[in-house]
Amino acid sequence: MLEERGGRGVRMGDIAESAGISRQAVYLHFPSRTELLVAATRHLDDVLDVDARLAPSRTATSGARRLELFIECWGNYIPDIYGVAKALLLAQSNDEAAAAAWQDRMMAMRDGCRAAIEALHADGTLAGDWKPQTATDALWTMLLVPNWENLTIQCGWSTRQYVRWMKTMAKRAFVDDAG
Amino acid sequence: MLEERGGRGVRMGDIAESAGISRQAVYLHFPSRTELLVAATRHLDDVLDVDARLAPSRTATSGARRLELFIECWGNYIPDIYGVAKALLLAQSNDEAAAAAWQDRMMAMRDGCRAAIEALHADGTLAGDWKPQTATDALWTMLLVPNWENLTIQCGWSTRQYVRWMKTMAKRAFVDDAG
DNA sequence: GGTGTCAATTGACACTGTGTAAAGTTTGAA
DNA sequence: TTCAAACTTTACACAGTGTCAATTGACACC
Repeated sequence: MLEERGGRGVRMGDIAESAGISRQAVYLHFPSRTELLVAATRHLDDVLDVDARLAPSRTATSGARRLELFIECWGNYIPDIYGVAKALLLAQSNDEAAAAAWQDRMMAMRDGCRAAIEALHADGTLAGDWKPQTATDALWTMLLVPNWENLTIQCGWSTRQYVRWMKTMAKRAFVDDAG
Repeated sequence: MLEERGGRGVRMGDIAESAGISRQAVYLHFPSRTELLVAATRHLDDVLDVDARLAPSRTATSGARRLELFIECWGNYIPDIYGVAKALLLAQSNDEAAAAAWQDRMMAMRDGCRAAIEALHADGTLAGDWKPQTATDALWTMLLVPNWENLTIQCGWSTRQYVRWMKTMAKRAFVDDAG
């Protein structure tokens, strides 16, 4: 439902109805809407097997390749989780816990960014005057969901276009030309 | 208030109280919370004199310079409007009209992006295989508020650092090296 | 067959925040 | 003196989340 409706306007009652149980019964399984959303993201991670998807990136031979593969993985992952992600993002306005949950999730993604940047750093191919931490900040920000949202949903780019652009930008920004 | 509290948790009652009138009286001036927020952004635009700020960019001699000046202007503008912008952004979850208002505002910003890209295009210095429209999409996305938010509020970058990075990235992405 | 337990149901209700409605008060100007 | 505008108070509708209590049906175990 979240996917269909872009994460908007899905109420506890709707979820209950679509599950064929009463609204109250949902609360027997999840203490709050936010917790339900968090559980949904965890479930999605499980079903989509994030770890397996990230494996190629982790085993890449060079930092540059690792960066590329990470972006590809993440870029193809966003469309699959967008509905739930957006719902969590929207819930932030009312619910402090939702903000924390989203924050948490984004920090996990940041770890992937840091790993890629560290790999470049280890190779000695981290461009220019970047410090690993600042570069991580920058890569992390580039890959944030709202950017994907704007390019695809708003501008009509395909995920393929999105991934290609992000790769190009990231290489130009972070990978030393000499490397 | 919006600025102080990062656009969060400012209710109609709070606004009324801080204005020294009753909550109902606020509705004598603004039909809805969203309209109030929109009016606030318009007022801010007025007070901050956006047009004057943008003048240097508009009169730039080269496309590259125009791009640079536009980014500088926008980058220094975001901190000033962040509170109201964030409030409008958060209101989107409940209110369709807020989403439209925000959309509207972002489209206006997009015009600035397009103008800068067109200037590059006219100079013949628009890099690589960019088409003006796609380049506009990309620049527009880079400059979106959530990116500023993440880099400054989340990562602790100064606005100066933000502007510097955005300029560098935009030049590398959009300006032909030969130019 | 009786007992306990578990999942779920129904119905009612509290709470928050927005927005509406109506009747009364203050203030200032013609 | 009268009128209108700005504002006040009080009350209420509405949506959506979350809580609570009493009840039902199914199943397992002895």
